[in-house]
Amino acid sequence: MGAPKQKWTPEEEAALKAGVLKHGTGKWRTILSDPEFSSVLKSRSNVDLKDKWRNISVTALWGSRKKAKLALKRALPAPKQDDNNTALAIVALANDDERAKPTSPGGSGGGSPQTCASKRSITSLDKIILEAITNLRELRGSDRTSIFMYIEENFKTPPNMKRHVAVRLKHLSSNGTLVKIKHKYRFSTSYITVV
Amino acid sequence: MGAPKQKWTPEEEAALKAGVLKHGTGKWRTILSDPEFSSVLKSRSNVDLKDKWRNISVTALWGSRKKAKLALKRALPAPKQDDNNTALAIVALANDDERAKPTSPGGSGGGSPQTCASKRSITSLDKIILEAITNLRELRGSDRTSIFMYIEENFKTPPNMKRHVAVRLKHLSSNGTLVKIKHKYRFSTSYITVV
DNA sequence: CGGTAGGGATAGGGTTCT
DNA sequence: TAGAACCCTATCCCTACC
Repeated sequence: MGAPKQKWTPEEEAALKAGVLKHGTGKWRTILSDPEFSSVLKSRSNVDLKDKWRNISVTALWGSRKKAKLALKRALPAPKQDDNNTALAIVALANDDERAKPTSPGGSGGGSPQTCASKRSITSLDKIILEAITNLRELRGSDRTSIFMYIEENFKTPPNMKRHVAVRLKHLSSNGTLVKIKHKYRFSTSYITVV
Repeated sequence: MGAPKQKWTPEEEAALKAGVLKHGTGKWRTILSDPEFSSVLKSRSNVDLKDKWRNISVTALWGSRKKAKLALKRALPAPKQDDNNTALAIVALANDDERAKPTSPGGSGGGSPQTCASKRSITSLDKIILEAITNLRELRGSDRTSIFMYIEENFKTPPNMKRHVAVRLKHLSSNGTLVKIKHKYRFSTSYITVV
């Protein structure tokens, strides 16, 4: 029928949380009727609120572990080494690292030879940019706009983010972390990671 | 442990198609519970049914398009699967079953019932557009701008060429020669040729 | 009926295996 | 790289119970 699936926006989720704070759980119809939230939640039913709250609660319980697991899965051969000069405040929505996990049992494994004594400084924004390019998986590279759109959708972005991204892209391509590609029939330069 | 990937048998697939014919898409549990199919599908879950149906649909759409290009004839509208369109989708799938033999290619009489009434006119500009997309070799498709730049560089272009290209792109995608692709992190729609 | 809780089904995105 | 089978889980739906 109508909507294939109506995903909850951050605004809606925030309104729901505020509503529960104000009226308590189980007062779904009350929250919906509160003029403070009714505009944001106008396309939701009381049952929707109940379901979403249930989902949020579950996620809160088990969320962090699973996210750590996911992060491990797609761990890039990327520098684990942290730089100290992170001036930009990028707050990841999803990445709360808590690795209390020991190495998986039974694995021969051996030590992890993290040699990365890299001379190039990698800021946390740089890591996000690399993640964006990796996850976009564009074989001919991703341009600035795509990279920025990815970051904007997956992270909380402070003002001037676009410019910061541009600056870091320039830096990363000048030090060899990224390679700039100028396609003949594209206006915008694309970037690929160096493997 | 772990299931060794249980491949779908033709009997199971036939039961699934019959079940969708009888109960409609999205009624996976109902199909499973129907005594008419439950014996054949007893080792499948409702989620399995849903996944398999998705695979079948994708394959069918792709297949019919491929055929369309070869014969330069039929254009199948590729609808979203709603209850209204379900019957049509089923018919198409059923027809696909008939071709166990590769009917001799090149023969114009190509064997299946054609619903085509669409005049599939290919103008010379269309050919150029197809050439552009082919030669650009962008795996995720080429957008209007890239296509136009290619043409502009390789051909003598009269005024209004940009508009002509746009018009033909619309036409070619509506009749199934091209497929429009909207990437999540790209502003502009891309086009790919039907292989 | 109107509302909520809980169980369960579906849709879509991802992942794994080949 | 693609395709098929399978997994994960947010969202949606149904029913029992006030």
